[in-house]
Amino acid sequence: MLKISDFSKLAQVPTATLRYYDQLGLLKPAAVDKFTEYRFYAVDQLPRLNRILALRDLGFSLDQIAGQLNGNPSARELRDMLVERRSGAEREIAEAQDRLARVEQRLRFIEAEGAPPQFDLVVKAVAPQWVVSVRKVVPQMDQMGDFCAEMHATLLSWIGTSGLVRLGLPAPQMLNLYHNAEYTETDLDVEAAVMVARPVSAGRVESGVATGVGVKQISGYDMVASGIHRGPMEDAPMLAQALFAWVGQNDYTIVGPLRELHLAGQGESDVEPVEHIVELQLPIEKS
Amino acid sequence: MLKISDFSKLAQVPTATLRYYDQLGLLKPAAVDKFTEYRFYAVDQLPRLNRILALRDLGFSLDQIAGQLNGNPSARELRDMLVERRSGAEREIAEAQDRLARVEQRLRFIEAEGAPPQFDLVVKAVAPQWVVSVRKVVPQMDQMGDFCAEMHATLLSWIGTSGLVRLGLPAPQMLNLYHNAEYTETDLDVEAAVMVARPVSAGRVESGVATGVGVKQISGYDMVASGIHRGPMEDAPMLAQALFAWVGQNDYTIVGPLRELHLAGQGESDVEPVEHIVELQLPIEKS
DNA sequence: TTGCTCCTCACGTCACGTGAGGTGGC
DNA sequence: TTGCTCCTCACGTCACGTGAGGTGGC
Repeated sequence: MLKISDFSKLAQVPTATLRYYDQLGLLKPAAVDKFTEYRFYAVDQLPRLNRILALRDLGFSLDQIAGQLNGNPSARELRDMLVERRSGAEREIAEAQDRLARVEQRLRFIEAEGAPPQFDLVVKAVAPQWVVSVRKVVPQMDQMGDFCAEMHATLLSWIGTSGLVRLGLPAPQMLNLYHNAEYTETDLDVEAAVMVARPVSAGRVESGVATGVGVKQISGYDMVASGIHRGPMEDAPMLAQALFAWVGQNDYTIVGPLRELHLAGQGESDVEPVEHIVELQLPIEKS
Repeated sequence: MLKISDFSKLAQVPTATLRYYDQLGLLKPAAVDKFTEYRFYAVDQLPRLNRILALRDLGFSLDQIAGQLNGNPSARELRDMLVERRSGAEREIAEAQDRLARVEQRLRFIEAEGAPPQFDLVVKAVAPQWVVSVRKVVPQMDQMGDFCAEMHATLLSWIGTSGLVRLGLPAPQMLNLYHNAEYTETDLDVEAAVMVARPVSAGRVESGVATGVGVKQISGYDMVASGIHRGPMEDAPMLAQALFAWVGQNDYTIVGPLRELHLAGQGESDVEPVEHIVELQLPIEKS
């Protein structure tokens, strides 16, 4: 019979761990002194402890280990548990590798530019959304403001007569979709949209054929790369470029049009440089 | 100003997380109602939240993130933090890959044999140890018992006249070292040893030249692969084979002699099949 | 009045590590 | 008497998730 410290040294396991395993019922001491409550372990408890440690090193939880030790499962059940554990381990590796890739990319950025990236890009999901939209090709980037103002006015007047209900925050009221397959500064195929509640009866919705205005549902995505831009709209393309660069470097594939959500500051005063807050979202998938 | 649920939807972050970040001081709401204590967030808090999420996805702790947000560190400091984070991420990947390799090995074993491995092997460290030892070559495995008994008797009588102090448990009293480079069943180059306390004055220790007996310190190891065998000594070689197979399959290199520690049952009754408990340790290094 | 949303505790998670405060055996 | 080893709580870790119990605005 060994005192806890001796058993601890023999097995190279901290006494706190032995007490914890006792408490969980994973490994009860062979004997406990009635008066002092000292724990005493037998040498032949080492195999059980070793099994616990071996299973722990495979990544099983102590709960699962208790199940395996007490339930003595069949070879088939053991195999199934190991197969499941393998998927878990594979997922953990993939996650760790993704994290490392992001760290290395940020490191390369900071060593190349001497400063951290201006935009923090995150990945999230977006839900499908009903919109009223109109689509046009804008020849030059600097005409974007005028085109958007015009399309916006068209949409608002159309909605006014349609009986549709506009949405406010948290859903941003306006968004633009850029249908060009990649980043460009000419011939921008842009669809301006205003969010509306789902039409009560889909049959009653008619599209404004004359003006090209229509109501539709735009799709949701499991993953969009998202970034926030603050400042004048003229600087928003920098964020767009950052997004395209990021998805390229992180081995993603673009699976939908760039989405530009106006979160704040879309005033009509296009003379003074208003502080806009826009979110750009680029739908992606893992390559 | 957005209610917490709206801000939560906009950023795709649970309200519990927003409240937690408020509590930590990571992201305070732009305003808090004096009476109801409702939190209100501004759209322009999104960039800060995105930075928090981006750093979190790199694997930084919230503590470290708070430091980066409040201390606004230099590019050099950021680089250093990222370099450290990179080593951390690399270590996590290596650990996850090791775990996966162990799971896959156990899976292969169970699919080949139809049962889990008989021995649970663990990796631990062993400390250096003073011993009195004697070394002989045993021609055949089945002569091992006799040779060991003889060497053991030699050692005990030698110690009796030397004034050295034997150790008891938790350090096992007896151990054998097998100096053959790999597993074999003939010409076993075995060194039998009895553990003793460190000699008081090293100068006074003389070795028994006539019998080949000597006192020495055997080295410790950072890593030994260890397994426990219970039963008659004749079956111990099965564990030895399992150990050699295991270190081979796990890409380790053997860096010292196999050590056989007698933990219990080394009685003199070699007629009846006593239940022995022995630990075999194989010193290893990562290849 | 009824939902709905918000609030503040408080506890649980996982596998221990770390004292605090106390006791038994040499 | 002094160390040493053991004991039992109890709390901390990390980043939240999940009720419980209560309140304000429609």
